Amino acid sequence: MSDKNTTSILDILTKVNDNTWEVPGNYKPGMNVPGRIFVSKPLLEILEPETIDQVANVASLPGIQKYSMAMPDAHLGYGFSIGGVAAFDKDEGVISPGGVGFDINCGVRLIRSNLMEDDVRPRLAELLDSLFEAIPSGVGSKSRMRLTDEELDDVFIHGVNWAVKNGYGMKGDLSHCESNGMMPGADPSKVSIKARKRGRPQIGTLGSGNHFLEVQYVDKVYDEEAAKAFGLKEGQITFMIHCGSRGAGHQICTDHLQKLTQASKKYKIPLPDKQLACAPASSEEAQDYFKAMICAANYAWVNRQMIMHWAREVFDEFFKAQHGDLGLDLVYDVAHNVAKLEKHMIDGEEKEVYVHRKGATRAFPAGHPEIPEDYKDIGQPVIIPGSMGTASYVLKGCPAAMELTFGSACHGAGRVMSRSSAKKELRGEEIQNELKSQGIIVRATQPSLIAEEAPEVYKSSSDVVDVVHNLGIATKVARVLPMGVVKG
DNA sequence: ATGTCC
Repeated sequence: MSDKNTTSILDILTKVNDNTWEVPGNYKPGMNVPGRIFVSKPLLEILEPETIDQVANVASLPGIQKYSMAMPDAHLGYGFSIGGVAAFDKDEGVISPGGVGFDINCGVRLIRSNLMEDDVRPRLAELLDSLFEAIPSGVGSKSRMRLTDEELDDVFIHGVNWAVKNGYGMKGDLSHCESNGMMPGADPSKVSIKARKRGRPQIGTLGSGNHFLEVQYVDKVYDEEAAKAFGLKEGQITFMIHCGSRGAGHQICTDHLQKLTQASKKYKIPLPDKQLACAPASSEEAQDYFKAMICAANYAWVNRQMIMHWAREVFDEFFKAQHGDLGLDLVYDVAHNVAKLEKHMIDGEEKEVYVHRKGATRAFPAGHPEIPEDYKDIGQPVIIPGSMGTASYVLKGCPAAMELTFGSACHGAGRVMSRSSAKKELRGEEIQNELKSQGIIVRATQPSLIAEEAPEVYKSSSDVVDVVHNLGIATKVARVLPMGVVKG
């Protein structure tokens, strides 16, 4: 069966190099540009043909620049594939919620420490219990804090600035977030009452699915200079937070999808797939979505900030008396699901484009003005979480990203088995015990969730990372291994 | 991903 799959995919795609395959511009009628899928041969063999169709569909949207792209972790998504990257001209192009996804600014942050593996291992189980208690998780989980309506507006507009101003973090946290944890241009009046109602009680909650808080140790350093700049060394304890904008972002996406479905008809945009609903970038409908999307993006950064704040408190409670200042600095926070107006060189000219990254990470190289001062000679940290129980990677953005992918890299391992089949075929308790035998502790609200997120339902994060590393889009800095995971 | 169907 896999032979047949490979044969049919190879009939469609043209090899550009070992890690780049092209979807010809005549593969489907209406394509404005060809597609580019960045995969190695082993990843190509497990690529779904439907993902290629999605790349081709996106190529037919107005004003798309250069290529409709898919990262090595690409798989089927709503309209656009997960792992999709597409840039649309600011004036001639479109904005599409499908190119961002339902979990607006789902993303990941990495926190370093002065602790070493041996300091934490003896108290790991207790530590995880405390983290599980301190950070609300699971579907519909409610926060430890209640935002007023005014505070919710502040979160939407000011992002992490709101959190730091109110004592939930340190000033240095700001510059170590993509966009300083605050995209400008938010307009809370474009967010429905329903989305506000869902968002108010959920700030600082982990959610469910593949979202997690993980205690890790640095197992390998590939790039000494970059690791030093990021404050990382072998044997050191780190922790990672992966979550998004919860019910608020989901509702904002749902609300505006409905409006943009109407707008697609109004502006007579031919859609090969209804899920690609969009509107001309400069139209009121597209801009309303964009202003609401920014509210959700800023909300997601605050969500991760609150979780980090409470996790820092737990670490301090456990280790400060013995170890003093734990140096729990934010290494960086990246968005995986967002659209941004950026300047890129296209055919020798600088152009403003709306870059849609859906399950893709920004990966700007050294010297880019959006990189914090202390990383400016290194490049932007690119944080790639592995699946539960497997390695995560820290990379640095490199110049090839600007040439090849509008400054983008992959975002994670990428699913190979659906949630429903995982639940049918695997048992959560068994996975939990298997991980325990490897020294990895898992705390989750439900065993079925552990089955849905089992290591074997994901591609290998190292295969995926090797593609962007070998292309020179983002190169490996360090690998971290899990010790304990808190899940929804 | 998601008050996993208002």
